[in-house]
Amino acid sequence: MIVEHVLDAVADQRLQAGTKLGEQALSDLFSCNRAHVRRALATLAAHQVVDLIPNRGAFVATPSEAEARDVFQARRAIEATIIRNVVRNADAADLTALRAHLEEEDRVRHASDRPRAIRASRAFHMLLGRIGRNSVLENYLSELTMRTSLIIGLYGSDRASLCDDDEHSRIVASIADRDEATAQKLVDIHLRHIEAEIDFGKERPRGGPLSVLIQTSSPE
Amino acid sequence: MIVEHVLDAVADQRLQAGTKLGEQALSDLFSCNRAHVRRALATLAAHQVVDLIPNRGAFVATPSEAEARDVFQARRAIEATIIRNVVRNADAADLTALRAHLEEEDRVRHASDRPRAIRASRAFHMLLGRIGRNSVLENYLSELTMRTSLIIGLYGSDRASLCDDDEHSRIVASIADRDEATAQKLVDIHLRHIEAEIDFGKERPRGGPLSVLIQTSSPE
DNA sequence: ATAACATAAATTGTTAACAATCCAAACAGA
DNA sequence: TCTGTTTGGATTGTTAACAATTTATGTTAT
Repeated sequence: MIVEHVLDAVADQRLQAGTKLGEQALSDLFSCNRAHVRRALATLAAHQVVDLIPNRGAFVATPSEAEARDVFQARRAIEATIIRNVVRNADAADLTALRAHLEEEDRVRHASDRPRAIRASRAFHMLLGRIGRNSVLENYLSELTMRTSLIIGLYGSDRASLCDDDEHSRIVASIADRDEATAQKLVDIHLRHIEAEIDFGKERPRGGPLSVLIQTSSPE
Repeated sequence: MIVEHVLDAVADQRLQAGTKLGEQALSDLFSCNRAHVRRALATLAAHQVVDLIPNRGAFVATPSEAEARDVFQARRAIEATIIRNVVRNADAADLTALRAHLEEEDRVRHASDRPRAIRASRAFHMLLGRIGRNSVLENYLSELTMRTSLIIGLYGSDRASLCDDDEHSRIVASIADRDEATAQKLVDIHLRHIEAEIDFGKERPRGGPLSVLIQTSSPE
């Protein structure tokens, strides 16, 4: 449960890379004992979203450039198979959900609500992951989108933060057409576009407050 | 360090699926306190190789049939990209290492040393993962081969336990030829062969001793 | 003999206290 | 003013003890 809150905060780019996750601070925030915090940090470390430095504590991971490239390549590998599954498995309800999501993205974009736009962008990919119906790939995608959030927060330009809505809608169209080859190609290009927006030259300041953990996180 | 020992034992099929990992037992085996054991179990659970049941303890995971199919599909997705990287990146030293490994596999097979054969089979795939030079994919492959070991231990027939050496050698040949398409196809077929050897009908007995954790594990 | 139940042992969960390490601020000397 | 040292506070690491739950044992009744 602590884990979920931290993961959400990282995914939404509320928690910045490099932020220290003190045991005391966390156990205060979630009003629990340190043992729980330590277990949560261990699983977060296993998922590579926090670094555990002996005698120093836990910090939100700061992916290197090399690691970032590996993450993007892994996403292309995994989402290629996921989109194939989606094209094959998607039923009417799934398509309805996808179109509903596109509308939500459109709405949020026009409201220029940046935090919620980030959340919606990620949610699109996770929705594909769910429709793909492979829990292993879905879990990996969850990890990789999380790490992508960290990477964009570290090196991304402002516009890079969110996916291009139009690309998303074209992907949905190809799914509806059952056009496997096009869908795969569109996803691949989409991911390369996201990666291209990143500039490893200017590294942003890292480390921030962790009061964001209990933020209302803009539900719905 | 505890984690590594458990992972090794699972990969070598010494630790059977369903085996209970008692905290006391582990802290005795590794002569450490329970806090360390609990942290190790948390990370193992994050990697899906143990199930953590509240108030009951930790057990080596027993993958279901559906999960097994997901694992194999994920392996095909990931190893397809890995082998592509290998064909592109492999230098002379890498090819030498691959050929040396093939000889080792051959040697072990003729000695009919089953435990070491299992270890060598997995080592081949992990060697490809290393040569691929994508640490994210390498880590995922490590997880997936681990879970494959559990699956084969649960549902596999006797011969299914190890990869076909000939398929391995043909893969190496295609790498040496820089024949990307052939290499990818061979790996895909190879993984499908492994999956085909599995019979989900007869589930093996699960749960076993955990004295195997400190076994000499046949070094070299 | 089997089933249900009560009791005892073992295991996991939780908490607190103490030790070791690291970090920051104050301080002395050049 | 800058460098190096010392000291105090805070944080992580470790251990032990206690509570809660489950599992095993053994008894009794049908």
